Amino acid sequence: MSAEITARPKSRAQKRTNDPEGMRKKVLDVAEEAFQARGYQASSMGDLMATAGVTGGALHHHFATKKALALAVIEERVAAAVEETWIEPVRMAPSAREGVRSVFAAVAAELEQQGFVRGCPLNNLAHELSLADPDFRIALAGIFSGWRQAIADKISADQQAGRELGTDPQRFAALAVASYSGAMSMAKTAQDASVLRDCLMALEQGVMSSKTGTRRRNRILHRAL
Amino acid sequence: MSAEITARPKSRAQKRTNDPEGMRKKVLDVAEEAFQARGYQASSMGDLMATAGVTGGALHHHFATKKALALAVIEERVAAAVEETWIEPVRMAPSAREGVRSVFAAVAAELEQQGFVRGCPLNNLAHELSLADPDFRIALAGIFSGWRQAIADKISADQQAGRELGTDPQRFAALAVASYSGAMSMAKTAQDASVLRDCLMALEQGVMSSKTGTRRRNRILHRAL
DNA sequence: TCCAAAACAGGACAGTCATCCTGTTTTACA
DNA sequence: TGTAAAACAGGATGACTGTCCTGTTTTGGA
Repeated sequence: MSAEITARPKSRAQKRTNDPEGMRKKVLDVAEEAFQARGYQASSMGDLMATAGVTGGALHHHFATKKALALAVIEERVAAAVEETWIEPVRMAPSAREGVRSVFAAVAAELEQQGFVRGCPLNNLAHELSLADPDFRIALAGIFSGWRQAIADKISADQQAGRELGTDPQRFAALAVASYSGAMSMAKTAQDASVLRDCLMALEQGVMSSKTGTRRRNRILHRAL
Repeated sequence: MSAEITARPKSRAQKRTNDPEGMRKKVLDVAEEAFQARGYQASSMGDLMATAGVTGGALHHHFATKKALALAVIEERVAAAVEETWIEPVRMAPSAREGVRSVFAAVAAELEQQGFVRGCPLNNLAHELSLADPDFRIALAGIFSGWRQAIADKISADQQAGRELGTDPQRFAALAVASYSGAMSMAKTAQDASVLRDCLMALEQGVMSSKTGTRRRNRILHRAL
């Protein structure tokens, strides 16, 4: 399928690859997929080379070490994935609350239809690499931080419109990201996305909040949500 | 320090080890520590042997493969850790809500005083091994399940005492475990336990629950919690 | 057209890994 | 005390792994 990319063209008119930076992009594609599916340590450079159809010399030219490759995956791909699936949808949502709700629901629906759970790319790499290397840790921590900040900013925006006046932005964001990450961990381990829905519903009901008034309050809220 | 254990005794009266199953226990100790600190793949059998002061033959005698060793760590150590730090405290707590709150607070306090965060043992191994091997995955999923069930059972017990009538046990448990796991992931990545406190406070305020009534309700609740 | 630099090919290399094997010692039991 | 089985010692082994090195090809600018 990708033979025309790896094949060597003979004529001057045709370039070696049909798009610039194509080799680097292909390696990043394969590495992103492999690190996500098997993890960093379990993905050998040999496997990556074979899957990407790239020689050792080419790979080493673009990424001097395996660590450099992983750093590029984190900064260019994982950060973009968080941006795409979380930050941008929350920014576009009518409110922070509705944004979080809709992302939870969208991810749950996606996982249910595709049948198996690979987990959150950021969370997966964060667990494996945070303690292994400071550079990895800092890069990953920055993405987590930006993720939470985007949600907190949305709460602040809501507050300037007179809503969410009793909500602490940082704490709301921390709980949203933590419950999502944790739910994905369990979903990955159980290979079952239903825990995501459980978490979302518990979040909507404000389970930890009240001793007695929960049920009555929710009748009203279910219209709003 | 442990020389008297690994040293070979010469007399009949003295045993090779001063307690039965000592060698196996020591290997499990070292493996548990190493898997927690560096992960499964990053921990080589050679390192484990050296740290435990055990030869290859001895290790292989008790654990035929590295996988068997990891399975034993999961079933004997990780499960026990979850039991000790979560299940038992929740069972003993005056209510599910208070149990969850106190475990969160206790872990946060412990992390803050010891200065760095290694993460949740269950969560760490779950991320690395869930997709790698079905046997690992099933063992880990069982621990997660028992953890949630213990919290759900406590909610059910509260309900039989007339409390928590508006709370769904499964959903409450899912959110408690998910937010804890996710908060630990972030704390590990950021090497900062403060996100745990943020999550706990957001949980106590029921951040996701209400549009307008949050602040007023919390004034009342702060006495109860 | 020419040439220096970048991009890539392809194998070599030293090191590490998990596992296994053959002996030797200790234990449990009769 | 005698003996079979368990517990351990300690190295051998073959299969990777990540990295690097020397050529060759392609490219962009003069």
